[in-house]
Amino acid sequence: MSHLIIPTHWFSRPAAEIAPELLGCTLVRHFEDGQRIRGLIVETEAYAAGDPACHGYRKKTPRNASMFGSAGHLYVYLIYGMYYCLNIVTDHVDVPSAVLIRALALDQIPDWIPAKKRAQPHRIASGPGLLCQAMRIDRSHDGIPLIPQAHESIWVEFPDHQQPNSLESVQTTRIGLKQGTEIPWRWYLKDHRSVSRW
DNA sequence: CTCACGATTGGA
DNA sequence: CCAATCGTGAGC
Repeated sequence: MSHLIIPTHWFSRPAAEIAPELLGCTLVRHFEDGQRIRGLIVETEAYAAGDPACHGYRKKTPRNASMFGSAGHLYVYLIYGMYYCLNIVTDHVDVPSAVLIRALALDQIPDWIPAKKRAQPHRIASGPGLLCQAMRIDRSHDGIPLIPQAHESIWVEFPDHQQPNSLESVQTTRIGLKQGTEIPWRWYLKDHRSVSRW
């Protein structure tokens, strides 16, 4: 077990540089009772300062404050009043920038996933809202650092065995936006079943 | 204080 | 195609 945990300072770079590098890495969710759910990151999107689609484009507010915080911390927000979206803050303090984690390929199906959804294992975390549901991530996790803790926590690990070219990725435009739709800051693993849309 | 809206999703 | 559902923030 030599899972290499990604240190928070690794995220102190532009989001558009980090987003593609996160493909193939593993997001780990650790619970209070010791249970762990792991998910391969298969789809990401970058948001940065000066980008009209970025939540921090206009100014810092209570909702997006963590986006202006330290790299390697989380920015979690509620969308459409019913789903949460998970972002990893990037770049430097006061520079609103983050990578939205859009889909994961889970290593196991959590107990709380309803029977109906178990029929499509690859779809359980294929979308930013579904991903947070599956990993039980909500606003209470906004602002926390990506660091293993004795109590509940979340972190990311590099791939175990780096096999060059084994993970072919695709770069395209982001989804569900009304502004910045032309910016090609979405990446996903080619042909992966858990990608939200292709 | 009011109100339109959203980096989504599931169902008609 | 459309409704669900509600915290947020802009505007009065």
